[in-house]
Amino acid sequence: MFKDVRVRFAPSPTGYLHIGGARTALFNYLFARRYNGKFILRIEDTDRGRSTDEYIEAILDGLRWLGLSWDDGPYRQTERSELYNQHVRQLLDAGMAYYCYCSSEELEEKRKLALSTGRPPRYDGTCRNIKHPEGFIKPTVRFKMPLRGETLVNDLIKGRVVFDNSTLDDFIIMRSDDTPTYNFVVVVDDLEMGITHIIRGDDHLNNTPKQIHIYEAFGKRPPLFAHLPMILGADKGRLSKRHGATSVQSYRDMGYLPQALLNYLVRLGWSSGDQEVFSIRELTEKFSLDNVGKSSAVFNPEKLLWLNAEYIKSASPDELIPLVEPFVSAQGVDCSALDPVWFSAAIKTLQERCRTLSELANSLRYYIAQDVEIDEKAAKKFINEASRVYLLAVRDALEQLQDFRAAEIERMFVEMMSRFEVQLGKIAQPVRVAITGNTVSPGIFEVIELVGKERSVKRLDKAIALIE
RNA sequence: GGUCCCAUCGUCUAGUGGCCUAGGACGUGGCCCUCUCAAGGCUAAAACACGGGUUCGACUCCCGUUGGGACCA
Repeated sequence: MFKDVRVRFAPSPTGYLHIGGARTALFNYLFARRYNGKFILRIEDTDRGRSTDEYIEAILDGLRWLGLSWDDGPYRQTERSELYNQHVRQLLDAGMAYYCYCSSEELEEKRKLALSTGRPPRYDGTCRNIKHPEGFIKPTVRFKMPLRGETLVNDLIKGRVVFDNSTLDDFIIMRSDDTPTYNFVVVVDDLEMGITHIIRGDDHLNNTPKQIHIYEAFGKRPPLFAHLPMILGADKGRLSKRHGATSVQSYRDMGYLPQALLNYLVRLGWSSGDQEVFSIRELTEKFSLDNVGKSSAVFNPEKLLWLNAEYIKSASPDELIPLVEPFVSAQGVDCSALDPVWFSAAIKTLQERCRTLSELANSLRYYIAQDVEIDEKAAKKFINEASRVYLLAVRDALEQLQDFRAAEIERMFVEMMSRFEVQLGKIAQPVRVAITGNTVSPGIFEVIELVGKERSVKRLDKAIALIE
């Protein structure tokens, strides 16, 4: 359908890679993969005041973590200023742009006047109409917009959007300090890089007619546009820190899997029937701009959490090992010496009980640590005179047990149930508290097997000692 | 203020004039399973913003209202 597709993601490094940016990058990435095109990364760092190298690194880092690999770049606008200057000169020479000597004070005055008389604050074209404008101040360069007519944006998502040219004014393309402005620079870059489809947030839709005229001024056909709906916070306002974590790295740090985050993000705006879970591979086959919705979406952390749990559940324990290790280490527990087969078995018991890697690491503690600290409330309820007899019996039975495996441990418990004539819960809960320190854990038989005879007996002893 | 965009359960969405008694998912409630907690299974409540048209027939097309959002300052 589309040939020689070239798309780009062009973040400005004035902050970390956030949720909205990541989704824009994802849609560009998927579009490129789907049509065998190229995905280009460009850093829009012309705002020197707010751009930092640290943020650039953070954005690259975020994209790498998500697996959104780019085919070309990263390009940096600050390294391309000569290119922009050339293009400004070209428009000046062709008479499609002009120097403007209006001072910012004059402009401000006019703006206020317009506002007070109820007219839109547009540049009035003073310098456009003067043959050889002069002034004592360093001029800006303005682009000559058509005075009448309409500009049509044929958006791949929004459809036909019409702008009346009389509402557009001669905007500045080069400031008096010789720095080019956003609407000009994007066009030069997109042109220069041969971008065929511009997929970006719909906060740029209003900039599009201006940009289209710049393309035309250069005698070029504009690329195709696709404006993605915004992602909003729970109060339908712009997604911000008030709504909780917004940066990609913070989700990484909370123990989310990149696949889960991507899967969540792609469903914000895009859908394919009733399907909810998609692998990246599947997405690169199914993704299409045709199924992208027009309306903005509210970011819902609950659903992301559910998806993450789905991914943890369906992962193989072995792939989870390297992912969870940093979270375990962060708790001050060394896991470098662990037997991988054992580790994998331990993870397997927890997969369906954890929604994030950090939860997983947390639950892993009673497996890995030498000792456990018994929760006070749990101890009060389950480690007492009433349960003492069971704890002692289980302790001795475990010590005697030759074949220390879950199936054997279970048999021992079943025997004990009939010996004491009680339900399993009566015995299992106190043992669970003694061994894991809490009332919640995977099946007690497998937990005991994984903790092992020595540590199990020791923990039971410690719990029994607590009763006195 | 001007311009532009948007409008289906609380949230993400399916739906492209009859398949809709509006489907799925998250979340919420109930039940089942059960050694705890999960997972799983079943189940319930929950939406077409409003008003006009067009049409034999509108969630679906058109217009307006309202509400939200974005951009320009």
